[in-house]
Amino acid sequence: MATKQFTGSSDEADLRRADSLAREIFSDVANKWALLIIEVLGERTLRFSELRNEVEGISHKMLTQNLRMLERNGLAERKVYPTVPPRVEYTLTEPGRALRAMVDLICDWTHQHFGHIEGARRRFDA
Amino acid sequence: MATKQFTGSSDEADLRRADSLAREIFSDVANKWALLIIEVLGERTLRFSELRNEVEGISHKMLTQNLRMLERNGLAERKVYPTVPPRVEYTLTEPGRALRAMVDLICDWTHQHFGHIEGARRRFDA
DNA sequence: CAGAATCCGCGTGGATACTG
DNA sequence: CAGTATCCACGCGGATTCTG
Repeated sequence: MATKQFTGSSDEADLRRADSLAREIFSDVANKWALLIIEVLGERTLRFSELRNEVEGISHKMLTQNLRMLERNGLAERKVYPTVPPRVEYTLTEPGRALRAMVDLICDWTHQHFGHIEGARRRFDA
Repeated sequence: MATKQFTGSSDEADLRRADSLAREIFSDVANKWALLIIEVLGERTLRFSELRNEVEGISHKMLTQNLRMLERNGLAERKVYPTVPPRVEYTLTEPGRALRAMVDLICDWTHQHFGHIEGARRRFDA
């Protein structure tokens, strides 16, 4: 990381802005529901109601809320078909898919270290 | 993996158990503070008070709470030195470090898609 | 210094009802 | 079917206090 010294103060300000934005994005994205949605959205396009079924245990409200957030950050795309009844489909954008690759890695990680974690828990809970 | 089910579908039951545990781990780990702690813990060993300083904005309570969680899941190790005043050090375990690699990736991702996200936000907020 | 415990406000998130 | 709005309980998480 290029850490410019006190020379150009505008660079410094930019870095601070970038940093704070980064933390913001991180807070948005580093939450259970968002990651689960991204995971099930996968490569496919899904409707609202399908997502609701796939993301086990999510409430109507949390789903819309997180979908808005993903849309706002350009991670998912919302496509409305003006039919009746309405049909709305969600797809991951390229950045969304890139992020999903990492969620996949975390899932893999979970399964790889399963035994370790289960053991650690048993030991700790005693 | 004991719990044999007399129906013969013990594998199925095991899978369900594994799945629910996986979701549990995921919920534990997929939260802002936990990931930030893992990130700053990095390869180094840090004391409680050092962590408190490094993890910008975390409260005393959240720090202990998350550290307990990490310890319970065997992602961080807690080492107490019986001196006075007490000295407690935290280190990532191997699974913890593996997870950290992914958090790093997410950080990279954040910076890579910075522009895209900022633009998407501006567009959305209009 | 590390952390357990208590108090408590505020926001998260669920349930429900209503619109297009 | 998708989405917004309202109500409200409960639990998160901050501040503070007290030990070893």
